Amino acid sequence: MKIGELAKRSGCSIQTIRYYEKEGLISAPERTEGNFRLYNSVVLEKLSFIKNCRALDLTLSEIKHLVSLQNSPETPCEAVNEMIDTHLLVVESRIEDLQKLHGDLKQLRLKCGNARSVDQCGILGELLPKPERSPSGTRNERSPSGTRK
Amino acid sequence: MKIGELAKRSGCSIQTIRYYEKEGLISAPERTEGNFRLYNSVVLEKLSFIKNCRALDLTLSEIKHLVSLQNSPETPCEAVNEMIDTHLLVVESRIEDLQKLHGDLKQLRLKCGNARSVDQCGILGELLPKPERSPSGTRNERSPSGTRK
DNA sequence: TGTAAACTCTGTAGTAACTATAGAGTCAAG
DNA sequence: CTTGACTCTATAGTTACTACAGAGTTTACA
Repeated sequence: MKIGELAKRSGCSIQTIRYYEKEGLISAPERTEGNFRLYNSVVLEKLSFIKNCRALDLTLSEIKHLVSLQNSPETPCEAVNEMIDTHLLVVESRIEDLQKLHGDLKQLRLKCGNARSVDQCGILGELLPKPERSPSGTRNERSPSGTRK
Repeated sequence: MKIGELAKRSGCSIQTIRYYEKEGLISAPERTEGNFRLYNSVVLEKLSFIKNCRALDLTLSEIKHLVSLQNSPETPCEAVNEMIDTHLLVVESRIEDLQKLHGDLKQLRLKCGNARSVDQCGILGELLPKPERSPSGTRNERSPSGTRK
């Protein structure tokens, strides 16, 4: 099948398939005389694997690693487990960050009850640098907050 | 002060300050004879405002919008509130996505108890396309999962 | 047989919010 | 007057794609 059909059957776009090839996630297929890519159904499984991994938000380089592990089936699979564990930690810390963010935003939203003009807006006021306002706020020092994704 | 001192005092990198200028978040300062940027302390407040907004994960274009609202102080501040509300929704849906992801990953991690070889790895097996395996899994259809950030 | 539509090819640019570098110019101190 | 620290602009890189442009190929139909 040509790339258009593969795209439909796999649910990946044509460009994405070509991109995966360029990145070495799938191998370059044969070509027709006219230089069109020609696929067999095996690549459908590969794309499905990639899609499953992407749905778990694994990065392409993580996936590439998994793919290369698959190609040496006798090696121990600890590396796979470690990758998942690491990824779990990343996801957990991202969730924590976002929950803190959510709290801050709700807090902020309470500062303004609408129907004011911008110069009195409680939210904008709160976002300005604090020149010793009432010492009541829950605002803490800035978080350099490295891992935002 | 020159850009180096501003960077230290504001906690933004030199490149970031220049970038904000290019994007119109802060206005272009005067220059010395030798073409060095020359700042007064007002810009410190602007940078602080931007940093506060960024800590809440507002995008630069959202921040730009807020900045422009600040410059017309008499307009009603509804727009500010709406932006925060919208942003809250985005954050909420991102948290939900990540929590689902986290569940899936934990689920997946349980499939492999280590110390196997790759070809028997429960995780890799689970990531492969499913050719009617035991119908026990909690895996559901793929989520196109639009808003991943 | 001609041709138009549909498909595919490569290569490039764009996305967000920066970071990092190259190569050149400016300034202050010794 | 030279060295080092600083600054300037412009460009490329990051991630995982998407969206073209401009050219070539294939298929269907008249």
